[in-house]
Amino acid sequence: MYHSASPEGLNASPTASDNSPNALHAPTAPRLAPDASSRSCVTCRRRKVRCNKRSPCSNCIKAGTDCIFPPPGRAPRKSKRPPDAELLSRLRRLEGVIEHLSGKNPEAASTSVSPTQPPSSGIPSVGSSATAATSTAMAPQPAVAPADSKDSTGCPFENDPTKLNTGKFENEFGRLVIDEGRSRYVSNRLWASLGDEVEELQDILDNSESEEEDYPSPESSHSGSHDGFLFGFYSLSHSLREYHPPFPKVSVFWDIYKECVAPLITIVHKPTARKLLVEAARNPDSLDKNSEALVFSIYLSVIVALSPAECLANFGEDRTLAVKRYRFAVEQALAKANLLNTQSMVLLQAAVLFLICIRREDDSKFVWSMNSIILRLAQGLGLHRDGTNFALKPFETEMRRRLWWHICLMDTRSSEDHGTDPLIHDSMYDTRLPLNVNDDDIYPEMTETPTEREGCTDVTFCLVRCEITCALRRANYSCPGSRAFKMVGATGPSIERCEKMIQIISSRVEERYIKHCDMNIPIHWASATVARLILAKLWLIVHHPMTRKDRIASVSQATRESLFLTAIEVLEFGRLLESDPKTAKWGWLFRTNMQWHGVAFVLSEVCVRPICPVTDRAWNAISSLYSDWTLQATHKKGMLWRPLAALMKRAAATRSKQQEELRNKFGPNPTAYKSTPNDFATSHQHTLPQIHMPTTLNAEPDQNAPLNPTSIDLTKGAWDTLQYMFPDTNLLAPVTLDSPPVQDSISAVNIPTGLPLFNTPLSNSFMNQENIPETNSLSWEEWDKVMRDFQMDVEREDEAAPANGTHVTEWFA
DNA sequence: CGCTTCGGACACTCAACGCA
DNA sequence: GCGTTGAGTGTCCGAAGCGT
Repeated sequence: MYHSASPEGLNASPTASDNSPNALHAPTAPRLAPDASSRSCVTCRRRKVRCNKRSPCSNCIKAGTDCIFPPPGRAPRKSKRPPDAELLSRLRRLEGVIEHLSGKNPEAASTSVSPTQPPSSGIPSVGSSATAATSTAMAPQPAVAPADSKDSTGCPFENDPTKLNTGKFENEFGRLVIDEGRSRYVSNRLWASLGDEVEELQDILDNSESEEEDYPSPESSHSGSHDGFLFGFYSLSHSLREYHPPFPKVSVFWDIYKECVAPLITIVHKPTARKLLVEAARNPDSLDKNSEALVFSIYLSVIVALSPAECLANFGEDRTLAVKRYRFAVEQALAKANLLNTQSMVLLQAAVLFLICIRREDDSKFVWSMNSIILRLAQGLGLHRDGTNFALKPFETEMRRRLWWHICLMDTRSSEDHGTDPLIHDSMYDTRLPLNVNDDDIYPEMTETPTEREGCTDVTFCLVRCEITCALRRANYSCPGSRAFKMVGATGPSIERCEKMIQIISSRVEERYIKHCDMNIPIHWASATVARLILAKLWLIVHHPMTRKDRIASVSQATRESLFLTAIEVLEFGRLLESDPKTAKWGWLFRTNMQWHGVAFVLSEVCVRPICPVTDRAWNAISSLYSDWTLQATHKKGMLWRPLAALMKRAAATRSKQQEELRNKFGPNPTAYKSTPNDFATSHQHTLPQIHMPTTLNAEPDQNAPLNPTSIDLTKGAWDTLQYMFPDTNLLAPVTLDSPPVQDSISAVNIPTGLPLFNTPLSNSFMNQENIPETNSLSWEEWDKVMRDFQMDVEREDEAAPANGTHVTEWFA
């Protein structure tokens, strides 16, 4: 699976002069490939044809393909050593134990070695040799795992391996075996019940893995690394030394990482990452394979975070080429470290950081597919189980949480890109949210759980995303239109119920995070804005008339107006996050979060509303976003891109027609109508997007009654203009995509007096609602239970009802 | 007819082995 | 330590197949 992106110049030393952007782009005659004496290019080799070994070679020129030369040197030979007889005998013995325990073959069992018998070979078992913290915990149950399994079950295992294999717990608990940065989780009851033998098996696998790691044979039962298949068939064994940046540049990488990546992505503990980079700068050869992959991921994240000009200024290198080179290096490092079979958290950190970065740069389908592999690996490491269940050290517990939640975020994002349901759902994990602490508050040797800080910390941005994205997943699953509901044949919960859930989440986020944010501090403002944006998106998902066929006709005017304004602000603030000079350094991540819902809703409204200041504002927002997107090939690969492009075309045509009509009615320069200036960026730098929530928790406004002014945020001038332009027209009547507005058929509504935008903190609109529980003081466990109970109630309520929902991605069908 | 695929011959390389 | 050997790896010829 090559990615066609050619890491041009990779075959040469990165420091070689001909690796400069100019040299690479020079349209000169093909030059002899740097290692022409020995290697054919990758394409010629695959095709088994003669390669003239020029770069690019004649065959590649003719075929119009990228010409990539492999690094010099041959792949190491694979050993044909016979399988280890000792290993086979121990495996056979284990098979006997299994049969014995499953009661199928008592006879075989009688000849097998007792599970508790010490290993007879010289190979030490994990349990006996490692000082590892090995423990057990309750296996994931369909319902919520107890908040603290250790307490609720009386599990006494505090790093005491001698207690591991005793008592009734063996049939109830999964097992986590940890050793030197590696971990392996076994949830299957039979395997978990094998006690020491599990550890012995682990040991066997480890040993066999290490033996075959470098020399996999085709005849082997697990023939070593297949990562070459995943990342390209380069010489996996070849040293990546030459891809490390020169010594003085490493500190530049670190500075940029601290500034542009670490505030957003907290997978890696900063002090630990710093040590790693220092080591990489001093002696790249001293890094183990897992650390090397992580170091390259960090380098890649830095390059991805930079603009082309910044990349050139800091590293004297063309950004596109640098991304290709470091992507190549990361992929090779992941493959070398045997990602598909890894039990290393460091390697998984490297892989997740890599995918988060590459999601912006390349085909998101790659990330989407890789996400499932990452999830499997994470389950293998037991990341879906909270570390407290296994009495892990506080530091390790915390880092495992961070990694797991970043995987959750990535799952939600990439599944949204492709219109699929997320892989991860609530019943799969009991890993708690990371603690709200700074990186300096935690260190590997600590024995006491750190106290959570109030207010913003290094992980606040991440926490905000996790909290709401988790809710988004739950809402998307349980809200009207969810595919899940359609599949189980249910109608989904009522709008009221969804509203209530959103309000609970909103009030929690507002109280725990947003209210502590200082809007003059960029990362605080970004955290608060992102929080509101995701909440607004959640609100749109719940209320969007197109997510539910039966609501198209029933949505109230007030709701529709509020949704429209909310959607516009989602787009405006989304763009502001990317373009504001203070937050532009994080734009690399913000840009990956496409506001599909907002865009779809605004476009559909622009298609059916007449020209007015509000639609002008919407059009400004959408045009600005759209022009950015068309410049970024990445965005076009999302599944929703094509229908959105079609909708955009339709909206543009509608607007053009409306402008023509306007000119016919008022002349070429109508004084009565002026487009609102697009000064959004300068006027909203330190404000937050407001969600204009029409609530059905209270009485739904009567469609014929005057609109509640507080639910409509239009300036008085805008309404006056509207009224002037279309004196005998109701602009806000319900309309559908398939039925363009017929002005004569619409009855009049009262025009509310205007209110300034952004005048009310989000929380105010919730905190006065009845029946909203006070959630801010809840512990994570209590809060988690509230949310899970909510979803279970919803599912029970709607179990028998027929499906009539429509998934969000079916809007455009 | 042009292009791609792929079996297989051949050259090169190196780990394993025997020997002094 | 050195020479030999067998097998793994890389190159690419040429036949066969496919698409236009």
